[in-house]
Formats: sequence, structure tokens, C-alpha cells
Amino acid sequence: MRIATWNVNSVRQRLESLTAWLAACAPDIVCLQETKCTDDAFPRAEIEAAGYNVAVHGQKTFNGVAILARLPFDDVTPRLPGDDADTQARFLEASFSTAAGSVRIACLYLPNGNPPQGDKFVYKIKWMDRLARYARERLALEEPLVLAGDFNAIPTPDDVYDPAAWAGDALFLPATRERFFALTHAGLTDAVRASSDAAGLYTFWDYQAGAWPKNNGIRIDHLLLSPQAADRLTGVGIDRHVRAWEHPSDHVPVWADLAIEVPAR
DNA sequence: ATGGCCAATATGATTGGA
Repeated sequence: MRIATWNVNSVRQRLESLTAWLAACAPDIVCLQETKCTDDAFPRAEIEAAGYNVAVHGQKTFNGVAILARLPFDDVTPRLPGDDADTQARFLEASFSTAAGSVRIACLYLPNGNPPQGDKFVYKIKWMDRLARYARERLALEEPLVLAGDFNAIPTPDDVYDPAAWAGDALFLPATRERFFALTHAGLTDAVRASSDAAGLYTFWDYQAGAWPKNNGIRIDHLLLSPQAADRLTGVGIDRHVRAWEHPSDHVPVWADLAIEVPAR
């Protein structure tokens, strides 16, 4: 079973790239972020034609998450628990029946948090604390679980081209990093780091200032695995070639392969 | 963080992104 995450920066702008990438990568489950459209505007028919079931949690203009799956959904639940007043479309959970039992996937778009002095950063930190509570609850189920998405968190200096330049940024501040590590310390495994400790495994390059040709990237898109998922991990990939396509997203897809049999398409 | 960006929005500047 291949599980992927991709911040597409508008699913409607990226539809052609998305269907081409689905055909090439052949993921079984895909978590999308920044779909940037309401549920009725989501290009559901085109993605179903590519062989995927679709679950969406969108809003007008901003944010928006979706899960695409070759297998049928058992349950689909929007919204991260812990704040009924939070109306931003940033979280969607789904579960699936597999040969390994129930597999749970959480698709998340964690707040950016800039500027770090102000309500946006407060919202980010509260969101991360809510995510940690959610993760601890779900880990207690002892199921294969994957938290996949744009975490807007740079874990270590090896995950950013110029750590000093990012020292004061909401993506790299200690308050953000320590909350990312609270997730791994709770028992979740960073899939990319389970297979490599190399620097420069970036997933995002800004549109501005020649960031892509200069390889000025950061690693902020992550797949975090419960022990029951991590024990089945057989491979990971970062599809950085997608950043060089026409009209790219500023993020590229990241995926993990788990040794869980999926019926052939 | 920035040599010059990108997406959405009653399309003209503004907001948000990272």
C-alpha cells in the first residue's frame, strides 16, 4: 500500500499535473492540501475517472483538504478535535478495511503561523497541541495510522537550506519544532527519516527569488507512522521532479510504502 | 529570507501563503 501527501496549491490549477502524477506514482491513498475550493467545486469526476474515491473537506478560497483512495472509505471525519470555533478546513480523517485490519489516515494542513508575533502563531501552537492530543488518542488504538500532510514545520537544520535565515520563522522556531518532536516522541515515526539521515531532502521551494533553481528548499511535508504502520514500512520517496513541471505547486509529493496487500486495480 | 511568485476574489488591488 502506497500512501502519499501533496500540497497542490489549488486542486483546480493542478488538475492536469495531479492526474499525470497519479498515473505515474500509482498511490493507493493520497492526502491533498490547499485544495482552495468549496466541496461542490472540487474536480471529483475527473479524479474518480482516474480510479479514485474522493473525500473532501473544503472551503472557499483558502485551505481545503481531500483524501483520494483506490479502496472504499469506511469512515470519513472532518475537523481536528479540540476547538469547535475553528472553522478552517485543515483536517480530514478516514479509515479503511485492509488485510492488516483497519488502517487510519489523517490528512492535515497545519497552520503556517507567520508572523510569529500575533494571533496566527498562537493559532498554530494551539493547533499543534490539539494534534498531539489527537495523536495520543489514536496511538492508543494500536492500529496502522498515518498522519500525512503539510506540517509547516522544519524539524532540524538538515531540513532547510539556510538554517540561520529561518531562525525566526514560524516554521522553524523552537516552539514549533518541539511540538513536532512531541509527535515523534509520542511514538510516531517520521517516514523519510526512517530511511535516510541525509540533508537536503526538501519538499518545498518558494516561487520567489529563484528558490527552485538554487535548490533553496525546506522539508515541511511529512508522513508520521504509528508503530503498527512503521513496522510495515518498506520504502519512501520524494517526487522532486514534479517541481520542474509546467505550472507547478511550490510543494512536491511525498510517499511511503507499507507492506499491506491492496487488491489489484 | 527573497533578483523578479502564485492563487483566489464580482478583475483591481488585496489577502494569504512559506
